[in-house]
Amino acid sequence: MESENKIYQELKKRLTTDTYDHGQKLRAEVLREEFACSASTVREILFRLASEGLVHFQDQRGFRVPELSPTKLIELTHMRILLECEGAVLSIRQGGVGWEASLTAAHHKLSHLEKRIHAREDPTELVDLWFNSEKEFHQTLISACGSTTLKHMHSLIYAQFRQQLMKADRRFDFISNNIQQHSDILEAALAADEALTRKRVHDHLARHLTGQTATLASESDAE
Amino acid sequence: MESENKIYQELKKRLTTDTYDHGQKLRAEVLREEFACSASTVREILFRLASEGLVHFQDQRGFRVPELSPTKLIELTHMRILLECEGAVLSIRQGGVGWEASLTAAHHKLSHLEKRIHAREDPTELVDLWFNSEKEFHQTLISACGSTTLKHMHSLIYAQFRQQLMKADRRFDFISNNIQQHSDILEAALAADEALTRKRVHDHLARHLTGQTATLASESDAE
DNA sequence: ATTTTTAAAATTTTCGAGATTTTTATCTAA
DNA sequence: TTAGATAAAAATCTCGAAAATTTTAAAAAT
Repeated sequence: MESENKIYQELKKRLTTDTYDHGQKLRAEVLREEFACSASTVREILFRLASEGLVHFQDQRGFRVPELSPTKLIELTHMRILLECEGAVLSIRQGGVGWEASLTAAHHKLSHLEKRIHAREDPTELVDLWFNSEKEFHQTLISACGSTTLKHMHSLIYAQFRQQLMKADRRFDFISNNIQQHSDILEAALAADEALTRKRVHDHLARHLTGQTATLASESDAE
Repeated sequence: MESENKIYQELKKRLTTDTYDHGQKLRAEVLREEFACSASTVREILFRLASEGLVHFQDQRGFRVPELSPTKLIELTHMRILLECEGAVLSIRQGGVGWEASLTAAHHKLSHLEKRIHAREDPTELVDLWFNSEKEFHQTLISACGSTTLKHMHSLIYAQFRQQLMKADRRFDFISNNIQQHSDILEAALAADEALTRKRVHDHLARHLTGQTATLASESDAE
């Protein structure tokens, strides 16, 4: 089971880092051989990933990497906005100095990385690091919300979001213009301005909502 | 796999209907015998239920029915409020006549059942029916939100919520005073009053938030 | 040439037994 | 009596092979 967890982590990483093509078949036999374990073990792990939405399962037809879906990406963005606004506001209320410190720290790391990326011609090597830092920043933002359930839901959504995004935009255009936005979120959060934090988290994520008429219900309320 | 799905449904039903005690061990061998299948099949199903939060898994120590947790129930209630308010408002905007009709229908069924329950001394027999109707009403409320992801998240949360509630309150006190609340939600939704719908959905679910100081972030905004 | 049937190959799913680990029961020492 | 060690029992986990299903390829019929 220790190794099973390792395999799970490795597969999850691959599925959220564009290692496989979308729609690609995940043949149990191939994975079994690669990870040197039994077919049932692979099956278990794939089922687990399937119920997290990172793998598509069809009865008698095995497992596949989910198809690219602009609609899905927009839905996931909506959910992120909903969960992160809620989580951030709760964290502002309950977080205290400890939370402020860790948010500042997470932002500092992210900011440092973003500057390095901006200075480069080809940021490919740093993309992986950036993703982890950006994830950490957003997770820290909601970390003091006091709800394990909310954080768990967010991590499910985030993984799917990342899976979709990695395939949708291989040129990583979404990384640009983030330095200011992340700073703005940090500023509003440290100022304990709930409405402003909501707005900035929303605006930050809304860049993934392009090309769709549907709006988030809470969006128009905020304006 | 057809049978596997049946076993999954049956187990899920049991786990959300107080068939088992909380903390009770779910021995693979026993289930294997009862459902006349192999150990691995049971294992697969239990893993699936575990990643949905309806079963607790521990490495090398098998599967258990989750413990009763007032905190968890409150967290789940928060998530329900968040998701249902959002889903309801989006449905109001995008639902149209078809949605209004099905919501009215769902409310009618629920209302009829609630009146029957109120007239009885011992409502035990009707509790199961009530739960299904109440679930249908709340699912219909968000059904036109346009987001498969939101609906899926909600169904995960709802199942866990129900599992906790069934164990927390075996006398079903929460059923009382619901006739008016459900009608109020229907009224506000049909009137397309977004703010009022939010408030009424919140107030309706907030009865499960007792005994905790933590409030939902969106709560104070609404007042 | 296109469709339908048939057969072969490949893949998925189920299964039960052996290996590993945890739990329970018993015995020994302080 | 309590605490710790040892052994027996019971449970979980891993595995590879058999059974069932789908996919691919070839042959036959329209």
